[in-house]
Amino acid sequence: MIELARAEPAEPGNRRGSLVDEAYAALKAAIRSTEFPPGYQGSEQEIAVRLGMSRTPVHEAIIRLQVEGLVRVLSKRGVLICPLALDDVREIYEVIIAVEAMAAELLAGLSTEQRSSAADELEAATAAMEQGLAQDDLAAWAEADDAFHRLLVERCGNGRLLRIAQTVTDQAHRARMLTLRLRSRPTRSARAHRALIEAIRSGEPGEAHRRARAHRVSARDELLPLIEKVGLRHI
Amino acid sequence: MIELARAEPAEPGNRRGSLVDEAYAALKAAIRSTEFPPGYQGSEQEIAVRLGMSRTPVHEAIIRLQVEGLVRVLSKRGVLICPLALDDVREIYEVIIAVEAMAAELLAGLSTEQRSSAADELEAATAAMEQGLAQDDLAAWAEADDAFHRLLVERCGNGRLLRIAQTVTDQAHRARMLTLRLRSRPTRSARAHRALIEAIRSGEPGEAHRRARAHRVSARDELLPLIEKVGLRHI
DNA sequence: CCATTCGTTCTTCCATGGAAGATTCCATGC
DNA sequence: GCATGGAATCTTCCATGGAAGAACGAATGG
Repeated sequence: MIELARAEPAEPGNRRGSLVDEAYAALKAAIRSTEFPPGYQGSEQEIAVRLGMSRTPVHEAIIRLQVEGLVRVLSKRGVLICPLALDDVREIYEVIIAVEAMAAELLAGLSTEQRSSAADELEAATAAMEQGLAQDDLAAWAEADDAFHRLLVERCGNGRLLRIAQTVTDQAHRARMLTLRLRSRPTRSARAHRALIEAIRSGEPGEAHRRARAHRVSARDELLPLIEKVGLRHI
Repeated sequence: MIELARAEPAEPGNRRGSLVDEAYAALKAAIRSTEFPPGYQGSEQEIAVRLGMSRTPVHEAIIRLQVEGLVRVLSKRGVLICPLALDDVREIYEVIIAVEAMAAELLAGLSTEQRSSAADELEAATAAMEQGLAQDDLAAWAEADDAFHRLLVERCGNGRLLRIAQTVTDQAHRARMLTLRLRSRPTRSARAHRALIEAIRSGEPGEAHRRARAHRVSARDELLPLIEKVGLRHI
């Protein structure tokens, strides 16, 4: 692992590709993939040489990541990749429950066209989940499940809610990957998704709220004991 | 307005007072007080000289403020103090509704001691609201109301929820100040607060959720038309 | 053998200078 | 009078150097 992958400026008609953005994306990817494992402590200097840039853009990218809660910078000692304790995962799930329930409610309150269009997209994602499951491709299932939940918040019409959901989802990514192989085959998810889609399609905000909430609550109640059982100090 | 107020390092046993933190606090205060009005566009250089420091810590503070959504930095053109449109206030309220309802629910699910202690604090804040109202001191009322809602999220045991609530509350501060004098005397708030406190004290998460939510929903439904009526392009 | 002190080294923090992009405004041409 | 071109000026963006602080280890004293 000599160097970190830099986002390629593939497009010749280069858009706003600043070094800070590059460093931010590369670091986030490295954290997600556990190339930088939780608890790892490195220096900005080291990251800078790996990315082939100077310390400044790395420093600024790390500020962003710190605000978003992915890393902590320990004064004069380096940057720490935040490990997740069980309580962190619990907190994250509580946020997700609140945010997605609200998003589903808002989505179900939009116009018929918007609801219908969103419901179609959600249905496609759910179908992709089932296909992944049928082929025993858990990675594909997880990706489609992610897409479903991302769509739910993207289409609700509240950008702040979307941003919050993305931030906590990023934090939870490692825990999600860990439990993916530990839990039993997630066959009930598709059913819950379809029930939610129906409430959205027919425009019932209250029912959409309840179903989105119940779906995430049961996910939490299944995953938290699982994480506790494996007894990891942190993820 | 020659210079911005810098947070004084009054305490001689100086804690971790970095220039970045100073700049961050000073800028946030200046934005809240509309010393930097919404839509204002300034340069980091200008802010740096006003604060009596170099450009670097100002630049880094601005990155933090940008992530939190208070400012936007326009490449090579300066930093913009984000104005709030009606839709922004709507978004913010939707977030607050979801977050506070969850916080109230969590709080009502804590141990009897924690609930009781929190309920006492919430009751004190509510009493302060009534006193402010009795003396026609709207500023005092608003401060106590802020304290109530801050306490609610502080005591729920979820740090991420707290951080989210603080971020959106910061964004909404100007709108709140604007509508404070426009709306009718907020006499019903104290009653709603007491109902919520009772649900918390007696440990009813579902009821606490509903009451916290209803309280913020009615606030939104009162304030949004008010803002629309004054017809401000942005706040 | 253990505790303490001091020096070395590594880190972030902050200042500053140069580069490149965006805007403004004035001169020029028609 | 009006559009156009271009220079001057402003801005952020990035690199780099020095300063201060934290951690580590070796030398020293008991």
